[in-house]
Amino acid sequence: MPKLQQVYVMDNLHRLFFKAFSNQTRLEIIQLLKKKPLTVTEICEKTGFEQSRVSHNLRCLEHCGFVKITQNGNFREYALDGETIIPIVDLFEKHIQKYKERLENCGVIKDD
Amino acid sequence: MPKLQQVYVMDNLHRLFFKAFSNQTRLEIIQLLKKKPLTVTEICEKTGFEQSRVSHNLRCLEHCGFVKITQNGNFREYALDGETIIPIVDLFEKHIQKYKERLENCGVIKDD
DNA sequence: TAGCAATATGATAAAGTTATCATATGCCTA
DNA sequence: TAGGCATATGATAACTTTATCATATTGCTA
Repeated sequence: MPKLQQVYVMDNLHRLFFKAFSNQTRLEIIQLLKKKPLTVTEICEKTGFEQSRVSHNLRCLEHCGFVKITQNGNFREYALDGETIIPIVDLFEKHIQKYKERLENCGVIKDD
Repeated sequence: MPKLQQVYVMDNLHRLFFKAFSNQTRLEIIQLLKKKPLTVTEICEKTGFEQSRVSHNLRCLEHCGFVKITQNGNFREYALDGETIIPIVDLFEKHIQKYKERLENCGVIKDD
């Protein structure tokens, strides 16, 4: 029995949205940008990540509407789109604090 | 320059938490359980997914604190832990509505 | 306008995740 | 307690995601 198209599309978008969050590189970038907007180079310095790694993942975050870019001469400043992202991240803290131990032993999702 | 352990652990837990959401099987299960608690068999029937696929993913959801189990004779009833999960899912709708098109063309995350 | 700094992009190997199949366990009821 | 239904678990092949390397592009500034 096929699902309604609308339902399927919504599920798929949810999934994409969460995937954007479910990677350490992107999460660290989000945490940094929560404090203030930064350029690619600044993000590289603060995280120690390779430049292309940062660029690739910023591109992903931009596609997903998580960050906005301001061109500033030779630099590009990336800022969090605070409207929904910050409230969401904050909501998690509560849950994560509560389920720390279990999350660390899921088995399906790898904890490295 | 090594990161503080505490910071790292938090990021990692965030990541695990979001991964739990970022899969279609689990999302469909969550959407179903949002309406009412169900047994494994009922979830299989409603989704058309294989039994072991459902079981594996329920196990993941339980580890992550998303669902609670009530043994009921031969059956096990799975219920959403509504305290944080439902508010989070609801928060997304807003963001997803706004960024539909972009999410569909991310490039880093695959849209299948 | 040449050269450099900042950022982006493409291809790919390695790592991680998923569904599936086969099988195991647990709990009823006859 | 035997048999069957409901659910769980383990191993694995197929698929997806990731970081990395090499290279391209863009915009300053001398």
